[in-house]
Amino acid sequence: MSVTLKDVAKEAGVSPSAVSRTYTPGASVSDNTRAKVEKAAADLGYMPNALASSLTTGRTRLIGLVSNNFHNPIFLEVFDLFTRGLQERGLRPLLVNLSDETDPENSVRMLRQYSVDGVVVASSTLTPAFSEAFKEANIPVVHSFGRHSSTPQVHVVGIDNVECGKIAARELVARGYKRIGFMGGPSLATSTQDRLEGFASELALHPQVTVSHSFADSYSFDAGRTEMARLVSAKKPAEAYFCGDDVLSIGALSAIADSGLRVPDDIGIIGLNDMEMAGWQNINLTTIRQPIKQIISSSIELIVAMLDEPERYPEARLFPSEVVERGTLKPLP
Amino acid sequence: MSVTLKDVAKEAGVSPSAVSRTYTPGASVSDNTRAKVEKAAADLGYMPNALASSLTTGRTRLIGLVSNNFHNPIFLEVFDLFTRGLQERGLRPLLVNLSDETDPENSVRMLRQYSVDGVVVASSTLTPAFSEAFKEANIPVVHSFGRHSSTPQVHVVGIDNVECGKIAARELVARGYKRIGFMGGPSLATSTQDRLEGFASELALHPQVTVSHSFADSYSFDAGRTEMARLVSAKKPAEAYFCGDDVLSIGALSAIADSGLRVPDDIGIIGLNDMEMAGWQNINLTTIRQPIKQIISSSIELIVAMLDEPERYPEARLFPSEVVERGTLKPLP
DNA sequence: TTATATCAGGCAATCGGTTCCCTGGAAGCG
DNA sequence: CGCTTCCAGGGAACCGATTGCCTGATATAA
Repeated sequence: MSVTLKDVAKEAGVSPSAVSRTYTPGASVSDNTRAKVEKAAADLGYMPNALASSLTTGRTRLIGLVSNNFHNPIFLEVFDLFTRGLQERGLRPLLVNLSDETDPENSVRMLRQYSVDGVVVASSTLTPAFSEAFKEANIPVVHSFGRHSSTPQVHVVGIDNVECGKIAARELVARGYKRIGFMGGPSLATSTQDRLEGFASELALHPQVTVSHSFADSYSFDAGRTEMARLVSAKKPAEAYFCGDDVLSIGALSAIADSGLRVPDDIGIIGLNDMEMAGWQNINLTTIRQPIKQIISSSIELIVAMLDEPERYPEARLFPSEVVERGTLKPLP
Repeated sequence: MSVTLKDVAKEAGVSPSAVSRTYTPGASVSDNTRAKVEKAAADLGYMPNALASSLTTGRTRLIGLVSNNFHNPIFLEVFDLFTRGLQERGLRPLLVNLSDETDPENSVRMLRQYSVDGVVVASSTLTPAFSEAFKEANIPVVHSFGRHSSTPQVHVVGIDNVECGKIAARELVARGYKRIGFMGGPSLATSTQDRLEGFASELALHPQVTVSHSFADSYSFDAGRTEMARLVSAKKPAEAYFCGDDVLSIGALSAIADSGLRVPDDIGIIGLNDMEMAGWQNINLTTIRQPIKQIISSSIELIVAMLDEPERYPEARLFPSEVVERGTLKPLP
């Protein structure tokens, strides 16, 4: 079938070991032998079989990239950055779509069967149990966009969602809004819970402000639209909303437009993520930037570090977020 | 380290062959032996190593999923559908991001080293040479969203871009537009070329209509915005444009809004793809639907078929497209 | 010139499974 | 009851590579 190491050895007139060493960085091979091997390899079109070598080396350079978020456009950026970053380091992403899964078992089993060297769980809606399942199976794991915890069981890289809630609250208060709402993502998502917590705790410092909150079913346009439609048709919507995500915010903007209200004159909106689309002129969403580049490159750094040091002590890496002002909040007084 | 087949054999008091046969569908094992093996496997937490078995079976169940399009939100849907479809069949997508690559060599080499059973190239902007490179390396390949050709070298699944151009032309003519423009994607993309060809050939049948055309640098919001800004600032923009892609159309809409013109009163736009966002109320784009579900499930069917029949004669599978009317063209007279 | 250190490279075991070949026992048949 | 047929399951070779061990050759030092 395909050309193997033995074929090359025969062609070059050397032992299989010599051929193997030629392709093993740091092994001792004479220039002469190396030249013969390389010539033979080139003539035959030889290429080492990565899977066969993984059998003895115990390394596959395969990394499981696990996510359940295939409807939020920001995740296209996430996949782009992850795949490029991993590729640059000679690692190969094995993509796992968890959309219908509720139970980590299957994916853990599958990724174990393929002997992945590590796993990146990229999701803000998966529970810690998910990433911990990989840890229990002795697979190095990093949870990107995961919940910050003071006692993380696995590496977590992301933003401080509690702090984001506070930032949003401060921003809305500074602009003079008095009736303020929180429109979160799924109420079970830890990211949503944390943001609400920060948001509420900050607003508690401002007794003159009244707060309400509700949740959308998922981080999606439709969910945001539906929920905001419900809110504006109620007797007294808030003057401004902090929405748990940009795509949710865009859905909300759509519902507001349909209801005949105007943004930011009648209702203000601040989102979270700063996805590419938020900057599109026909959307122009004021939002809180989540530094996804940093989150992802840090995640990759961590998973690479764990390849050599699997027992590395788990840490949480948090990156600061900042407000990106566009056109969906009324200007500062 | 991890539990191997031998450990299970020892534990169950049978030979390694018996264990292997237990996990090989169709092999002959007595109920008694099978039970012993399964008990031992469960006790030890055994799980066959997929990579080791691939060494003898010659099958990895790994499928390369190759794309260079990580900026068009429609591709998130594409990845979603591909990963789910492949997973359902027990296949594993190895994702390859070709964004910076211009030369197929690297990816072919890498995917060969990992002994993928097949490759799906999902892109409308990659040249046929790209997918043919896999074929030459004897890897089954399907080019999704590729160019239709009457003599395909590899399997191609997609839409008939020439026909799409005609559909767009007919739609614009039917609505009474007289000065019509084509704003394509990258001029080198075969999809763009074919759409223009169909568009121009259809309009040639209508001598009363004048046609112009230009190209955006890529299939992206910014490219569409930049190109449309240029067009509307020229002395006489067309009355309606067929844009090569939805995301390009949305960029164009943004530029039109900035210029103070109104859609569809001053300028009409028809896109192509019908991505989720096109239906969002604040975008509401009239477009031509590309049936991506069908394209993807058909692509998967084909690649699965090639697993058993690698020399299968290459075919082109084309799916019909249809206009989805929303709000960016003036109504039919 | 001889003794010692160094290193290239061959041999063979091994990684975790699969599968061909073969044997012994049970079942089927006349 | 004796003979053929069938099948379960063990032994061993093999898939494509890596690597520890050992030997022989070369370089260095004394």
